[in-house]
Amino acid sequence: MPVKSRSARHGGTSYDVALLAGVSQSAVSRCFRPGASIAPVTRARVLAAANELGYRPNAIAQSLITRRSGMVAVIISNLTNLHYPEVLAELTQKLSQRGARVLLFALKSESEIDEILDQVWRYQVDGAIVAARLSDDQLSSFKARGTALVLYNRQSEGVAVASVGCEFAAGETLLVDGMIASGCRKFGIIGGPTDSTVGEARVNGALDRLTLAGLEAVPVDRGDFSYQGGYDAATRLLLQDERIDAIISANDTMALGAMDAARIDFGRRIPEDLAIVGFDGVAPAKWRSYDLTTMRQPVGRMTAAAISMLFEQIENPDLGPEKRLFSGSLIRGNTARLPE
Amino acid sequence: MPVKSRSARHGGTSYDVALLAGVSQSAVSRCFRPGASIAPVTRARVLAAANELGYRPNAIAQSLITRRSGMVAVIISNLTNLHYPEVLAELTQKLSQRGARVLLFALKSESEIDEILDQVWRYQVDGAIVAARLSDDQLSSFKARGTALVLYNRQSEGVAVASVGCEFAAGETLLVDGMIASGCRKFGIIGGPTDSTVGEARVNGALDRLTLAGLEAVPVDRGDFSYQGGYDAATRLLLQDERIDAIISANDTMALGAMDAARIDFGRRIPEDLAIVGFDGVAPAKWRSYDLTTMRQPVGRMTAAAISMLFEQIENPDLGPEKRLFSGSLIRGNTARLPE
DNA sequence: TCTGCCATTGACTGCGATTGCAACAGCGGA
DNA sequence: TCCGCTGTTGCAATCGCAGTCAATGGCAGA
Repeated sequence: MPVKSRSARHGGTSYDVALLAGVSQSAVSRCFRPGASIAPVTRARVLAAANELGYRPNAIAQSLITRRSGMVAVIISNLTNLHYPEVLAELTQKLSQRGARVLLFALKSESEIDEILDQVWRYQVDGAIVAARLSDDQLSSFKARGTALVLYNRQSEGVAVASVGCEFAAGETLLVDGMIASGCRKFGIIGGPTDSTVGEARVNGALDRLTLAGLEAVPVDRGDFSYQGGYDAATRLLLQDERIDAIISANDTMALGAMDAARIDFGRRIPEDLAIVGFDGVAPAKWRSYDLTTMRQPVGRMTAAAISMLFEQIENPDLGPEKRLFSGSLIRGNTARLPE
Repeated sequence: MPVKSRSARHGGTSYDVALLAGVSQSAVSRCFRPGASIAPVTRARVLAAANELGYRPNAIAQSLITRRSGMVAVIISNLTNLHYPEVLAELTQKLSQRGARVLLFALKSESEIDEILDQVWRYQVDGAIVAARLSDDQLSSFKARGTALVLYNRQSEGVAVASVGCEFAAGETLLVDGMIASGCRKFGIIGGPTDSTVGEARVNGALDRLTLAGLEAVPVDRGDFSYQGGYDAATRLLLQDERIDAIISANDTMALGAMDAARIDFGRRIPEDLAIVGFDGVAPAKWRSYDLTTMRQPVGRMTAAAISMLFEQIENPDLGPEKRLFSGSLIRGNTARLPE
């Protein structure tokens, strides 16, 4: 019986198993490494012993020697944004299917990023999927350390880095054109914070299209992607110009807030008096009280792409980065009458 | 110059730092261990060298020798339930404040639990916070392995284990009594799946109180805690007995679905014709289109409690488990007219 | 019976850190 | 000048497992 009480309690080490099975520690190791040279008989005896002790290979020790931790850092800026829990759930599911574990970091404010990266380096993660804003220095540090990286719904102009995203321009075009065709003339836009690349891009996508259609001087208000933010922004927009008959929101949650402000506080009928469209395709947008017209991000495909790109990089670190853009799918809700 | 290219690239090991600073590897280690004996001059020189190399102590190697990984497993059954992203965000925030990292596991189905626990053992986490159903065997395995464990909003009758939860009985009493006082007579209940302890408890809490009030034969329908589940359940309830003037839902999301079914499909005015109450206090429940009357779980206090209990166990493994129940706070929305 | 080969196996080293222990330097007091 | 003490420092031994290398055994072919 081994002396070491901690190990003996339950679990134990490969050495304990070896002792019980009457083989060497190497043999135990080989039993758990697929493709290793081990006789079936030995293997059976070792597995029996391992089972009796409840032994599981220590992933920490494995990581140390193989230089593969089997962990992927997932860094998400605001979990409170309804869209991200869905993304996170998908990522976690798919990563675990591919045998990777998720080390989760959720930031309350962007300033925490440096501390978080510090932890990421210490834990020797095999790669990271990041849905948060990184500076060029921070991006470079991934390359310098040889850690695989994929940005999710973010871009980088400065440093070449792999990313997946959702094509907003085409989506905004579709929505804007549809609204114009259905008779909307006076638009308002609810954007995200100015420092949000995603938000800005969507705003610009819409503005470009509106300009192209000859509609200028479109008022832009901003929110923080939250319901209340959209509610307040819509309130300001409608107070400022009551003729507004169409609102384009940078995300669904704000669009829902805008809807409530418009119908409840301003008595607007939607979509008759006011058309509203969002972006994301979150679950509440489909709720009967809202039934929002929006572009749904193909979360399944996007997360799958992010993960496969990440693993490509891990397998082959010298691979150049790739950007993949998916187009959203139009959800014809009842908050904007889009022609077929 | 070190030969090892991988390490030399960036980051490097304590040995590289030692070489550059002209000290022993032990000295480097001591610089990063608070309270270790090291001369200020040496410390400065080492830190300078470490900085130059971008060195960070390898947490994997540290874990191996200190037997503390600094990681806490968070196991959550359904991230799609609106309530859990909030819990997860709070847990992640608070754990990182206490210097722990989150290893996240999200299960799609309960059957995955065993594989997940397998990973949990391998990664030598210091503890686990679990918001999912565990069998007695699974619970015991934590004790056997000496891994700290706190259940979140789950109970265990068989095995003694630490847990935090939200007191539903008092909450349900408050809601039920209020609804009766405001004139409701014909109740319906929307519960969770029968194998959900949380859901069952809430259903029973409500039933008990109704029985006490002399209201019997209360129909119970069930959903899967989703909007659609609540929508469908409410539809069935109202079809089955159109006199129903009060619905108690086991969670908010289903309550919102029920509201939409009632007002849109059945033309019921809420709360005049039909009162509805939920449980959780999720963000959408406060949205103007719903303004749900509900009991809000004190997520902040509950997560704080879970974490402090977890760390207590980690510090002192022989401590007996403790159960902590918090009471929810009543949110007086507009879907049930509760007397003051 | 002897040789050669292949399949297994065990001993051993090292991944990057922590830490007990012994050695050592510097300093004040006698 | 010498002693002893305090505060630093380096050596070396782990932590649990993977993988290299050499040794072993069995078996087929000669």
